[in-house]
Amino acid sequence: MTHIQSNDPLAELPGYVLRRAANAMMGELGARLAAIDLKISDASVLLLIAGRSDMTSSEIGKVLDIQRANMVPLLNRLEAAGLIARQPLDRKSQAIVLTPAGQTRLGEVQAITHAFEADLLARIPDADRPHFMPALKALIG
Amino acid sequence: MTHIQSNDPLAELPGYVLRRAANAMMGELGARLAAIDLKISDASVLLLIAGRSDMTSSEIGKVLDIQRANMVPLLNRLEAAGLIARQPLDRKSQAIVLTPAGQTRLGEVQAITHAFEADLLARIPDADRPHFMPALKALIG
DNA sequence: CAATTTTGCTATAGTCAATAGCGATCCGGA
DNA sequence: TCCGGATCGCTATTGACTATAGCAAAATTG
Repeated sequence: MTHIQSNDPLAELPGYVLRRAANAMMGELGARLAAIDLKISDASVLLLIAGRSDMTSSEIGKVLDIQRANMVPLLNRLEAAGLIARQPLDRKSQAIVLTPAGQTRLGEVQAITHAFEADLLARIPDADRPHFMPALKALIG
Repeated sequence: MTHIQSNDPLAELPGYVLRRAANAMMGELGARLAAIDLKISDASVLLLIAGRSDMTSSEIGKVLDIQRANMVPLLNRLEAAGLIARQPLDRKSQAIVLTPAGQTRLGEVQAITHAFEADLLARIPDADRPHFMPALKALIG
């Protein structure tokens, strides 16, 4: 349980609080996704390639900010679990697509993700909620 | 360079954006602190024990959310760098205090941290800025 | 067609956090 | 006072995750 103490002089530093909030939320999401045997990065891939059949490993990595080399064990794991398949696009590239089992699992991911995002937003006071996403987006890129 | 793509369906998920924002900001802070040979957790400890001489390793860990076991190499590193010292409180506990060199380094940490926090907040649109800390704090604990 | 870039991958190393366990010490209640 | 539980600092190990370098093959570009 993460709990900032009142005597913590770092509790007023935005960067520090940002890190703590992200850690707390990702811990929570990870715990929920563990119920369907997926890691956060696994779920991200499933959500990303949903309804598409043209995304290569490198493209997924670019979007999700995961390096080419680190995509390999990730996709191997998803393939071994029967959730994705590799479809040759040409002699060099291959598309990553959902298998039927992957489609099913994607449904569970969407349910968990949707509930999680709703719970996350619900914790934010009404007055602050509309400003949450714009503020975070301004910090990226 | 982190850069959410327009075709990224995850870009509207608060949890995902929160993680990306925290990663981007911590990467930036880590790079700035590397200039004075400190990691983020090192700097956090220095900021926390500033002006105090009664905090034990376990207490620091509780406040910063670092486990006892993981405090050891962290404090060893700071001690080897001559920035902190261990002062016995009784035969079991010891206070972690700044050395004179640690005081000096703390000044640099404060300068870097202050500039970083200012730059971070400056990136957030005026209208959203007052809502940033309250929203994040609501997610912790 | 030559040069460069891209793709998917191997192999490796480093960082970081989590777990379990240990001896010593401290503290609170009977 | 003494016993039992809690706490302290630490060791050792493990697992996740990330970063780097390099490679062969194929695609792309000029």
